[in-house]
Amino acid sequence: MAASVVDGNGGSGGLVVTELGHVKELARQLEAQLGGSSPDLCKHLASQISSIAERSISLLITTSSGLAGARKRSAVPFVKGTKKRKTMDKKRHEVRVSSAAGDHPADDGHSWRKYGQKDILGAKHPRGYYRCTHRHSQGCAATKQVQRTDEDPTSFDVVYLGDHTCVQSQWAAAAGQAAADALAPEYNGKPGTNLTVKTEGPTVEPAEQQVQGWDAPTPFCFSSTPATATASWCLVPELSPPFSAPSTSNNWGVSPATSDSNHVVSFPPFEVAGDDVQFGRFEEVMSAIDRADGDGFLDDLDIDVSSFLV
DNA sequence: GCGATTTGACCGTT
DNA sequence: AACGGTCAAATCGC
Repeated sequence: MAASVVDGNGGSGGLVVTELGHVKELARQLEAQLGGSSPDLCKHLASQISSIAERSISLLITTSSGLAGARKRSAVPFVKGTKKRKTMDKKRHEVRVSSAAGDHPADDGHSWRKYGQKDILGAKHPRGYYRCTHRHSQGCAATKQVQRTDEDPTSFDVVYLGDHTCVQSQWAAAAGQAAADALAPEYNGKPGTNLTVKTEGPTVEPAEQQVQGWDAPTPFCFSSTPATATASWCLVPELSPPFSAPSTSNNWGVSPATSDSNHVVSFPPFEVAGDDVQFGRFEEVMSAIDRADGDGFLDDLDIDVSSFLV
């Protein structure tokens, strides 16, 4: 993976500039708030930044021919003819998870059963294959693949495939909706703002933005696993959702109240661990925007877009 | 005994 | 043929 951002996209560059300009401003607000007395505001700002940045990335990808295709090897084979694998039509959602335990990623709230392990070419560590424990009892088709990253032994790339249709997920959905209602009521009904917390429950978006749980086509799907309930949240990027963490947790994008509550779920270009917003390549992006002087700014952005993709 | 894990074999795709 | 994903028998742990 070595694709660099090149603004070969014609008209969308300006829109991306506008979006990243918003990101830049939000980032400055966030920096001003860091260390302050309002962690919730920080989380809110971070969420907005994520949303806008991801929209920009999507713009770049969809308008840059070949980039999306070169992003990953075709681990999920192309559907062709009638012979298709069970996984072919599964949606894919990938996250990187750090675990203090070191030997396994943190609990994501679902119960998984390991059904295989493979050494992957070019990878130092084998990939584990898991499916939902309720696969047979309830026909839940969700699977996940867990692979320790080469760079960081405590980090894992977790790829979720397919929908959770088991009862546990329905329950989680209800918990997630409840958490959504509780966590940010101040945003509901505000003009110009729209918080959408997608769960795996019966309440779904009426339009094509119907997303469910893990496999939602949005970069902001994550799972929360309180001790007594599980929930998967997805934020619809088009809505620039303001977001704050549940009042019961000061974590954003992480699973609170578990034995591995200090693990990190990263949403590139930045990651959040507890109240600490850690800027990695995001700073690079901001710096590039600072250097930007018009349409050609992306030429300065020698950044692997694929590193943002989760 | 039951459920979870391990591991080699098998299958589909490239 | 190589590779990734899944199956299923053997094994393990409670």
